[in-house]
Amino acid sequence: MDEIEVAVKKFSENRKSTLFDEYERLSVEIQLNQAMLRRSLSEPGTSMFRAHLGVGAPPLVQQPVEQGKRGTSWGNGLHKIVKKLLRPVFWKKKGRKNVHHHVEKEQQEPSRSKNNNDLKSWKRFSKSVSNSFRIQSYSSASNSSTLSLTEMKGEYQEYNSSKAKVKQLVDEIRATPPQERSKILDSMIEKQGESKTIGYINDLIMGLVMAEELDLALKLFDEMPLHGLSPDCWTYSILIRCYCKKNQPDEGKRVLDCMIENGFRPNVVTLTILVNSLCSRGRLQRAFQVLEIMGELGCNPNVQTYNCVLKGLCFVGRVEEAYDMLMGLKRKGDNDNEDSSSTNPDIYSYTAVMDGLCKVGRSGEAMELLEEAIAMGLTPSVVTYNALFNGYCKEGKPRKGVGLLKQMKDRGCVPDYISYSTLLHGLLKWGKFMAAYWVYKEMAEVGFKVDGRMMNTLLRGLCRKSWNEQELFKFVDEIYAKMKSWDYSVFPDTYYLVIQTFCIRKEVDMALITLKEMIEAGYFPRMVTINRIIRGLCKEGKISQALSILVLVCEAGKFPSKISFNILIDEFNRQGFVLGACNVYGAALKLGIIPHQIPSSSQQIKLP
DNA sequence: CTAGGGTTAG
Repeated sequence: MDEIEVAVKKFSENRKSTLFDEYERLSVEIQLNQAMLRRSLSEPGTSMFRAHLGVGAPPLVQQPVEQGKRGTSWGNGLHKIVKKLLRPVFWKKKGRKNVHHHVEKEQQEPSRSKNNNDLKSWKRFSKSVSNSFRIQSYSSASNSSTLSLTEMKGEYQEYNSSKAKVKQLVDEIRATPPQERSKILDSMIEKQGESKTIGYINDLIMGLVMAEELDLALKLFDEMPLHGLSPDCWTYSILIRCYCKKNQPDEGKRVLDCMIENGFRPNVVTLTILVNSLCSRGRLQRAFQVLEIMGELGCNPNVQTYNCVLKGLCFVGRVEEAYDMLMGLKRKGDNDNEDSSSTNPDIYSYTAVMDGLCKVGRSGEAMELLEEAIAMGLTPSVVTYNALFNGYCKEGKPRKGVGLLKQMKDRGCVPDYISYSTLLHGLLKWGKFMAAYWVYKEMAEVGFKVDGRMMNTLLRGLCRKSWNEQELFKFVDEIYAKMKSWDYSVFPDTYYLVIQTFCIRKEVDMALITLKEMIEAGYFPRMVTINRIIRGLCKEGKISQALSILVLVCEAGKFPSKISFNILIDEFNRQGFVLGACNVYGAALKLGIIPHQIPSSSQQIKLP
């Protein structure tokens, strides 16, 4: 009697507790249950479960996440298997298909993604850094040269002022809101009055192009006759650049024709911009036309031009031709050393072809090219290695990638974020979790943050692996702790595997803590997870805690599975608490579930 | 009288 009074008191004291004290409350409740169970042996007919299995219990979790969102577990599993089986075929097809896709409907291919913008702004930034460096080195070089002071000053100012003017214009344009830019522009031209020169307008158009105000730049060009100015060579060059930026290389080609008609001779640089724009959209035919024009003009393409073509050939899948072209360039360099120094293949050329080979699954040949480049005295860059990593990882040889990583470090090339994440992604994709762990480790040491999705995958992989190799438990703990400290979101199926791993390790307490964390994160565990924990608790004989989990499920408004009841009844039977087993059975029936397991008294009944 | 060009992952 005493016992029950104490338990009831504790129970009512804890009734109003908050969500996260639920466990404490439940355990008190269980104490009450046990007391009542003992009593019910002498007073038959007391149903101890009425209290919390009855109707009207408050939901435990405020807004449980719907579990069935991703379909049934069976459907999900099947989907995964099919996906896995198709994967090696899939990427190849996808790659090729894309290529043709680009060739045929090239008109509609706007900006790629937000990421691209980041890249662009980064490029802009790094370019401005290198430009300012160039100016610096220029001035210091002039200082030590034999130029007279006035000459030097003049040259320096001239060089600097044109650039600075354009840069200032760009800043000004950027500072004004987009709608007012047109007005500002008009007033700027107005202010110039009669003294406007072609140079000024050119700077203006250039500034607009650099500030991505391409339509305004075109408008200004159209208005040039109104100001009594006619375009010069530089104006046309900027215009071509503008159309290339607008992703309308065909228009650019038209400007080129017009330019030549008017007797202007474009530069290699301008032509290369055009070739690049054509190639990167897969318009190889046009690009070759431009090359022909270059030949006619006697304006020889240089490495940069050829590199653009190489890239273009690879892009549309004509890797073989790209390879031949590279070999041709190399041979040309070997034969006549006089005038070919500007067309000798450099590391960019090799990288372009290697990337092409890797994308069609010929990373072996790409590797040979790497050796060749090194033998030629070229220094492979990070990008070169990254292309190879990508190839290896797509072909399912991520281990070779690990070897390459070591090689590149030995050769003094520092891997960047892309190197590591490509490799890590590949290792995870092909199930090499230990290798992936070591790559992760290295990344963390260097100071790179691993993407949250990959961390989830890594953790899941390590969990599964640790079931057979217990020495991996510490890695699981490490990764899980890291994810929590980084505030990464742990996915529901990852939680499930961590919980299951704790159960297998016979650390049910940790499993319970993880379950609590999972609920706090806003996920309600699937029944499999629930059953896993109930089974784990039962194995340790902690049947009251196991019961509390079942209660938790009911109070959350979830429908417990038959298996949960089976496990509990089985355990009650095993411990000899037939009445407990009967009560659980009864509770199940009340919910409309008929457990497979039946209360049995095969063992001797324990009396308290 | 000069400006101005090229490479990488999911």
